[in-house]
Amino acid sequence: MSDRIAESGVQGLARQGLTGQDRGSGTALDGKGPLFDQIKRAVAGQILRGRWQAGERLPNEEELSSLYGVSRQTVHKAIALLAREGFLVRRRRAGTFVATGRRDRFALPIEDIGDVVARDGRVYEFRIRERKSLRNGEGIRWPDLPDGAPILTLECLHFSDGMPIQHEWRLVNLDAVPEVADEPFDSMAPSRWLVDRVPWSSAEHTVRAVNATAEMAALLGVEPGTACLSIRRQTMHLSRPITLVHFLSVGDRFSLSGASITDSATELNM
Amino acid sequence: MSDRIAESGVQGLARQGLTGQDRGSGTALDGKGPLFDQIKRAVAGQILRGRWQAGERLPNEEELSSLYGVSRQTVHKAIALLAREGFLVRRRRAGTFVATGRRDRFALPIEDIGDVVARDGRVYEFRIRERKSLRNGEGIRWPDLPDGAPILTLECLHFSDGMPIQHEWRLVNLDAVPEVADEPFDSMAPSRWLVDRVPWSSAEHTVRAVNATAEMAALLGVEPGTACLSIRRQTMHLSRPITLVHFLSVGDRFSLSGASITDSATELNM
DNA sequence: CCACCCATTATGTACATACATTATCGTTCG
DNA sequence: CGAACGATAATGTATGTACATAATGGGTGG
Repeated sequence: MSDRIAESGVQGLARQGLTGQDRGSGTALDGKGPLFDQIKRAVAGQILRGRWQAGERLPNEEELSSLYGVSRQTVHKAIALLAREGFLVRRRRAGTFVATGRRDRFALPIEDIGDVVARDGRVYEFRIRERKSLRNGEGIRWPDLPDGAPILTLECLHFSDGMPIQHEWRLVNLDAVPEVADEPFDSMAPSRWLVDRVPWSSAEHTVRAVNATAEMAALLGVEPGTACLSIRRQTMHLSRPITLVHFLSVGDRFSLSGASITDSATELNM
Repeated sequence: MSDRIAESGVQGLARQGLTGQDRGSGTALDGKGPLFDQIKRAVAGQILRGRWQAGERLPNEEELSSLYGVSRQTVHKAIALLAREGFLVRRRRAGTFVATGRRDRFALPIEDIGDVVARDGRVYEFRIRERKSLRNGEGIRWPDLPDGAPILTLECLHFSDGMPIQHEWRLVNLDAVPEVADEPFDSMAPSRWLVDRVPWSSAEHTVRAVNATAEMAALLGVEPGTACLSIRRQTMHLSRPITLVHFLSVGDRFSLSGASITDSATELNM
């Protein structure tokens, strides 16, 4: 504690000269960034290096606090964050344990196709092929919406340097987004318009591989049967469906990529 | 502040009778769960309902603090968490703003194929087709590994009720995981073995759609050209490659699905 | 008038304190 | 001996206080 006071008034960076040793135990804090981040790195490091094995119990907050020479609150913050990120499991009275069997998830960014194309330095265009207003159940049924609810359907093609790369088929819940009825979509693609305008709170996705039908193949300018990535996404707001969209992209012109999520290690520059 | 004292000693649940009104302003806190969660819900609610628009500036911590009748620290915790989840953007001196253009990511679970099959109530089996030890650059090149590094290659098929559903082609860095050389994999599939045994800290993924080659089609028991989902994943630990794996699954027997990530709204039961 | 500088403001971090909550573990009682 | 119970140890939450950090926006001097 007392050694803390010596450097009180020094927060965040500029703690250069002060590495672990100055905090009592000699357990390595690197002196970079906020204290709680240093603790996170130190603890995550012990785990990643196998020093603390999966399932093993960590010292309690008091002990860590004196081990690293910081207050219990600071340790608590660091450990609570690691727990939130899935590295640790905490149980009152029982203690803190290294998480076992980390089932990972990976994150795929949902990017606007226009952004992707533009980032590749290509010219993006889109064309609305069809636009219809109808009621749910009339020819089309959107399962999560009651029959008779007004729906706008949009069919759209996306181009990169003039080459078709993605087909989009979309349903929009007109009860939830009435303004869409007056939007011509002559300069802005529906997906972009919706992202910018309509708040949403959750979404579900399904990714599959399918062979292009003759019709789709013709639209996308490929041989029938070409493998395509099919992405279905339903977006909701306050548990009300907003839009249901089906993207079809030619396999060798489009891919999804991403990194693991709770990537504390990356975050922590390890 | 003073109204807080009236109920000091009451934390977490059991705050039934005390709704917003008791905290001064009448801005709705629902009295359920920790105070900072209530604040999170209240603020996220305002945003989702469009009461606070995208890009708009929120009241500062002091104001929110008196608005909700809690301390600045509690407000800070709630707001900081919402910012961490991507709902808000904070800038010192400038203030707190509702995040604009929320780029969503969605989470795909990385499940062991065996678990998936078992959950469907089917019988899971796998078969190792080939296993070789070689050095990087001899016939195969793993770009992220230096030439000459020892590699174990595994080729493997996964079955559901006797039907082939996934082909796996894997490279393992023997420098990083030497024990794998002695593992026969006669009861446990390589993926499972690795997950259970080897710590890892990050991973990269790419998902594509491809047409089955004649060879793959034969192995998977489908027509050549059938659309397949191709997943490439490289797992690292402390910035050292551990394993590089390539899964190929028949399109209509396998799909990926998941929900959006920063789903504060779901978390918050909205 | 523009560039620079500095006061101000809002967020960020750290520590101390106090009490709540929860589940484990040991003890006691039937 | 087993079930119930209560002390206890661990994490969780809330508040007060203090100061750090960053950047805005206005004022000042050239």
